[in-house]
Amino acid sequence: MIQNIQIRELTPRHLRQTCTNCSLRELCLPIGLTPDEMQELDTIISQARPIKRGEALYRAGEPFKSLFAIRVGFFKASVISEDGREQVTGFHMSGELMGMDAISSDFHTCDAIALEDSEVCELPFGEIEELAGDVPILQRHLYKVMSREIVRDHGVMLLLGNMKAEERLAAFLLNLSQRFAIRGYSSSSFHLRMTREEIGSYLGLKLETVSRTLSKFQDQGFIKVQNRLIEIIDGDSLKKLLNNCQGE
Amino acid sequence: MIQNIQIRELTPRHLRQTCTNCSLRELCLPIGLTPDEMQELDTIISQARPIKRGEALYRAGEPFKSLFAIRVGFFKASVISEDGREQVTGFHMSGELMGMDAISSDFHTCDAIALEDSEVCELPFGEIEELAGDVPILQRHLYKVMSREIVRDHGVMLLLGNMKAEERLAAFLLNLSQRFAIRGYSSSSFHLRMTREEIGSYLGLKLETVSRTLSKFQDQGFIKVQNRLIEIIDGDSLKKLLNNCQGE
DNA sequence: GAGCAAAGTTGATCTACATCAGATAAAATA
DNA sequence: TATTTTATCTGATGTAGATCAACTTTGCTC
Repeated sequence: MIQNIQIRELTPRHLRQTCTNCSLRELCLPIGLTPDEMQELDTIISQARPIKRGEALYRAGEPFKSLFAIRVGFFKASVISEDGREQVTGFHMSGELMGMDAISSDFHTCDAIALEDSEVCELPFGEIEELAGDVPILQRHLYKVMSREIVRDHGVMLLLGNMKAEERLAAFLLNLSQRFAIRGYSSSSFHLRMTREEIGSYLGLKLETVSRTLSKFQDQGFIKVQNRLIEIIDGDSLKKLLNNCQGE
Repeated sequence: MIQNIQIRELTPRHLRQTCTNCSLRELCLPIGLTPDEMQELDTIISQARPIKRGEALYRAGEPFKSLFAIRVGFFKASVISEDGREQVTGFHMSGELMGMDAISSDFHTCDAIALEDSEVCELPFGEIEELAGDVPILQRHLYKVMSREIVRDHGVMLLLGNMKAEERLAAFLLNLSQRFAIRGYSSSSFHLRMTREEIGSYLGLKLETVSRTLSKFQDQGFIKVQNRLIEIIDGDSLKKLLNNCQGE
């Protein structure tokens, strides 16, 4: 159940179609649209826009105009408290939608920073919204995507409120692994795009604890760590950690 | 900024109109609808349904049919992990909408438990959704409410990931205080509907820590605690705690 | 490829909070 | 009202993870 809440950020269905061109239809927009409706979507959605590593897609406080669909790349979203503490609220990869937090106030409430060279498609919210009024499938899809974000956030709360460092790291690695797998990448070997400090911020830990815990997992033979390259050797043991040794 | 993220769960605007009858129009549904549109909403929204203290409005795993608008009362929402750990994901009071997490999967992912005798109006989601297709104001409102929930969740993440016990408690008390104030109740004196354990679960602390910290605030003259009755004596000091003594 | 800045590792120590335990008070129930 | 149950408080002690510090590695930049 922890895994379910934590890991399922994107259902495989959303990526089952191959991505042939710039359009986001194949990525994070709904299936089942008529050709006409797709056409309409295409006229609304901008060409892919490149974002270089380190650049901000948007920043907290900026006026909200569009949602962004990640075509390729990797982003972190974070809120900064008044006194400068950063809380990473999520890591986002291809096929995911960013910026939904901004709808409520018409201003962005997070920073979205590219952690590798990326490409996004811009979805002007006013137009998307209007189209959604005419296309129930699209409307429903938007509700679902936002709801999924809420569920994901609840999972993170559970993690932050209840789990200990090892469990958090295990959940984090398994979540990443699963999300890479969904996208057709290796689930057992992947490259972390973020620093130990950013992982720590997301998981409510200090970077030293992240580092130590990764080392410990390596010593136990669960994973192999080579700087930012992670190889998952024994995923079952990681899962067992999460379940708090339920099985035995 | 911490306060902003934490505290603003409901804008005053939503409650400015007086509540005259059962309908939720005056509470958490949008203003600006035409009489016809209001009429339509009224036919969709059920009569208020009473929920006794301790009863579940819904439980994780149940199929999703409706959102619920709280007319009067107080609820907690919580997720339970496989190994039985409870994470309270929020406390909800009159005028707030519950159940949005369930849209993504068509199943509820939280338990919603009444912490006092309450009344809710049921909003059958299918019908609401359909109406929203015809009534842009309603559609936009639903997006905003869901977005606001995401922003609130990010605030909780910041709290759980970065703040220490005293800061968490201060944020919690100030948040409650503000939400009571918006509803026309005293912001300086209110009754906690939840146990210390439930507060702890929400804030990622053990009940003993909650108890101790409340006692400490009392010793410092910030608040007066009498079992579940809280009196806020020196809100500014609580705010200063939150801001990490920025001002000085 | 030398020099430098940023990221990561590892050890020693500290501390905020958890845990354990016992006492008290409130609330539910008979 | 008496009795059990549940919630709360407070003290003593333990510990996971923070903090501080030194060192190593990686990756830029000129």
